Amino acid sequence: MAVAAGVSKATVSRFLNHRERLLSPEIATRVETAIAALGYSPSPMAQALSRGRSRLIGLIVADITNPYSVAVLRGAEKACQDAGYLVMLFNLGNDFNREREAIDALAGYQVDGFILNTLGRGAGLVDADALHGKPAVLVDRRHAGMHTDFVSLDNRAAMRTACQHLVDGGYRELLYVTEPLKGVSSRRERTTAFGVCMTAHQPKVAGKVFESVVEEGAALDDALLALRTRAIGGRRIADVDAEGNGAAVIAGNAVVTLRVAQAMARLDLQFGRDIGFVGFDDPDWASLIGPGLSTISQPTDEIGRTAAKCLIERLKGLDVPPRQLLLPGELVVRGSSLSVAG
Amino acid sequence: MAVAAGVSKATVSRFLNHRERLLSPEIATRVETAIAALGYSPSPMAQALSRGRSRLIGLIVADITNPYSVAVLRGAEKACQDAGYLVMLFNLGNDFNREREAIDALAGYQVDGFILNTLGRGAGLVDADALHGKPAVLVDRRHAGMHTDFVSLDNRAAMRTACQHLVDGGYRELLYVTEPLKGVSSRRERTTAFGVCMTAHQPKVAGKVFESVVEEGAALDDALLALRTRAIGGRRIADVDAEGNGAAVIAGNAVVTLRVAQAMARLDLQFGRDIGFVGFDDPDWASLIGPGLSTISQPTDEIGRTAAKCLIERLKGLDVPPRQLLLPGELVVRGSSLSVAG
DNA sequence: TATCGCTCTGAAACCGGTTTCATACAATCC
DNA sequence: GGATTGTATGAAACCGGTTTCAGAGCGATA
Repeated sequence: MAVAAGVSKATVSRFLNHRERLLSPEIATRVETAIAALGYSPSPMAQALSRGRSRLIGLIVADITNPYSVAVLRGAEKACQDAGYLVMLFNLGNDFNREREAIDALAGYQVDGFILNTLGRGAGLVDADALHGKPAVLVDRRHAGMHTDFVSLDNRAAMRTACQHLVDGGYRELLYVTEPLKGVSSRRERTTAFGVCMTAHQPKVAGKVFESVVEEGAALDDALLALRTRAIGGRRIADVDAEGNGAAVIAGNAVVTLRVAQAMARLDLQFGRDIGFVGFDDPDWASLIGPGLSTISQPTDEIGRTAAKCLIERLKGLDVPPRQLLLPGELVVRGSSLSVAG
Repeated sequence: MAVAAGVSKATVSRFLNHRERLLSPEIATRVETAIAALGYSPSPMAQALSRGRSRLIGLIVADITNPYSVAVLRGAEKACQDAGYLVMLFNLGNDFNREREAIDALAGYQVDGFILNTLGRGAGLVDADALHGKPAVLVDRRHAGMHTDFVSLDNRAAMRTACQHLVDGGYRELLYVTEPLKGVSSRRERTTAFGVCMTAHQPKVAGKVFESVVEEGAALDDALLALRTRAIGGRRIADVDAEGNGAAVIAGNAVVTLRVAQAMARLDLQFGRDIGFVGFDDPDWASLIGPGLSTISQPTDEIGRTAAKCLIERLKGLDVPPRQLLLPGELVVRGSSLSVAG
């Protein structure tokens, strides 16, 4: 390249980076035409090597099977691309022990920063200095003792909205179904928030929490039946409904929603009619199950975009204390949470 | 690093690459302990620069919103990681014009090869030499005039299975609903295969094709109503059922399945009872819609793994003519396609 | 006219490795 | 015992850039 323009490679580099500010017009045009003629573009690898920066962002997700992760990933990837960054993806496949490995691998490629949607626990623990001094932003899941920006749904407010909606609808026996907490901060926060809401509504409303494991569908079935029994006791449904004493489930995320829906089908129960329902996450099939499932829709795309934006600000030198960005969810009312009295 | 062990960096490099074959035991251990002490690991960037190979694989998807792409991505990513490769992801967001840009960007990072799930058409056309001489494997979508390995569902066989299943069940009026063909090879292939099947079953069975556009839900409603009218004419349903003259829809992918399900809900029609159904792709919510949706399940994970495997074989020097790997789908029978007569 | 200072450019060092080439030393051969 | 072969290692070139340093050319100043 340098040869083609009859200049030194330093000059080409100057042309690329400082534009014409340092170059005489004559040389600048010579380089410019040579670049155009050769269709030349500089090697990001070489640039990364010498600059120490790569315009690469490392994105680590706990489980790419999770639609939530994908939705966030999508928003983040778009924002990164818009800002001229490329995303390197590392999927943990729920193998927490590889978290450290993932970080190191990406750091090897000189990624400028990390977006993490991971557990932050276990053998692969990521502490601050594991990040090789690079900035990071956490999405959806906090890590204990890691002081970085954090972007997520406002879980407390969302849970409050869900509970209030169900209580307003006349539901008095609530069951919160979640995946096993396992130290995942978002699950913990939602569960805690559920407890707080239940306390606030005492004694009118009673709430229980059920941790659902994939393999044990029967346990979930039992939990739903028990819930229903608590609500209607031995009485006739019509009486109960008139009293406004319905049973309702809140699902902690789309995976749980799916499991609950499967259980309902097994038990031949119907959403809305037999058990009220609101679920976190708003998958596109929610409107098609039974009378339509009410949901708390997360602004996933915006969460991803915001995370990327935060990180890129840091990369540009922004130096402020770690920020917490809690984005509001939106209650989408469908048939599954119709008022009991109505 | 080299200094720490008191040797030249050439020696360190030899230790890393050729292990001890070239080194005296004494020096080898010296390097080894130094490496352990420093926690040293070589920079993949620098290696990529000098070797010309990066152990990076570029994965370009047309639309990461599509669950199919994600499922494939997941399989591919896993296989790559297992083989010691890292994946760089580029999402086109359905902006076909960026295809070329994506390739160039990834090539800049010296990716060793590409996995493409893209259109291969339009301004961003990717022809063979756009790949910078690197091997590629196409997934699900062929590109005209690109001679590379190709991995996908066996669309013809899958369509034959779907049609046969419906015909066996007594369905006589079939409607194939697909996204607009737009030159996407998999859509074209499925549509063609549908036509072939219909011809084979003539005159007993009649088939039509409907290209469904997102914005025009009403048109889909009309198509479904018309389908039903053709099947039962002016007669009573009981008579028709006895004749085994049902109407059925085949959906070209999960997105279409969703649209059809929404239309059915709007029209207050039920799968199975009013219109039979089989859909390509087997999303996890398929069993929850109405009586359960029958589907053709794609081995997405295996498709991804196979694609990665093909590519990595090429990277290892395998030199054979372009291969086509068509993987079989699996018919999952649920309530939506129960026999009309039964 | 000699000096200063400014602008522009090339040479060279560097990023962190790989690979070729050259050399030092030991072992083998006649 | 000197030539030959082989082995183990360092020096240096290279990958493709960035950045520092030094010098060339030129106008302004004294």
